[in-house]
Amino acid sequence: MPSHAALEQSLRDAALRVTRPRLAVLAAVHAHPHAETDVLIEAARTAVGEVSHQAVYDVLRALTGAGLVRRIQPSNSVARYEARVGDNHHHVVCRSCGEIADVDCAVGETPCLTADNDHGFAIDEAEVIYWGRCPTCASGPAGTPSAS
Amino acid sequence: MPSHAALEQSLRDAALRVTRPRLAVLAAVHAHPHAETDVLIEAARTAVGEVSHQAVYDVLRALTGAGLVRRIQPSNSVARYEARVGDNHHHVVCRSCGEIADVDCAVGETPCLTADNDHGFAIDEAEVIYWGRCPTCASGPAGTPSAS
DNA sequence: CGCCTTTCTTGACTCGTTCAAGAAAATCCG
DNA sequence: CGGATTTTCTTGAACGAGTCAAGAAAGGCG
Repeated sequence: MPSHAALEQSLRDAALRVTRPRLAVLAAVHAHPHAETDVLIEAARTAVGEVSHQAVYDVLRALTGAGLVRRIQPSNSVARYEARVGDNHHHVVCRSCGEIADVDCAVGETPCLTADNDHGFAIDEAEVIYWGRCPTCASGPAGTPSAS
Repeated sequence: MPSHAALEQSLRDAALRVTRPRLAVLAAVHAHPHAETDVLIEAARTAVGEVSHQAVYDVLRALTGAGLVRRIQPSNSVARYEARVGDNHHHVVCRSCGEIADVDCAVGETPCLTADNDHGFAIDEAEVIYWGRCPTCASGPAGTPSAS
């Protein structure tokens, strides 16, 4: 996990102003991969005291736009954010508890970027989501989801 | 597109009661691939007169649970539904206008079902979304999205 | 044909997210 | 270093897709 200075530098590199809320949110995303927004709000507040939820939303949008974080949103889930960007990795999502884990591309660099028939679309990214059950939920009885 | 009788039969085969709202919604999903909920509500109302939005939500959930329709929800989009199920096809989504098109799996039956490291998850489905720009949006200037 | 279960209607409500206006802070430049 | 300028943060309200709840209506079974 990057140091404070490294985080600050990455903000500057992205031509973003360096503010306490931004550092706190960026650090929170690094510390909590795949976290939901309210978790990040909590983490940011723990780090710097009062931060409005609006500020966190703004920051996350700015960071996403700058490519410093990636927003993911599986069906039936709220938005989640992760700091691992630029390596085209994918995700496994648990149908029961919503747990998310990273999955590296099995085939190569950007494997799935070639669709059979692209309908004329100019494709620039392939997003893969694997659906299943996490070890915890899979080991229990089928009808015993850990959450929601 | 299936006949009225075929739709009715598919409801019965799924052990679902046959009602006018259900037939209307099922027909609407067939008629409008990748449509948003409010489009389906409109279509259902055109077909059978008054139908509450709640009924449409309930029906869509029942149909989804029965496997007669599939729910898809790309990031930054509301829920959409399609009637093409069971063939593990994927989607291209336009970043500008949200247009969605079907893409057959390039590799084989269920190609992407093998992740490099599944973290112990019991994976049962791989969902692939290709992101890009549709022909219309791609041909225009980069900064001229057709919608939203 | 009548009962029982499921489904539909009506209406209120939740919650993640966004909008808006003004205060505060970061950066630029002399 | 200090003021001007721009961006960002705070506060508070609002939006909208989707859900919850209770009762009326209709499907299906015997």
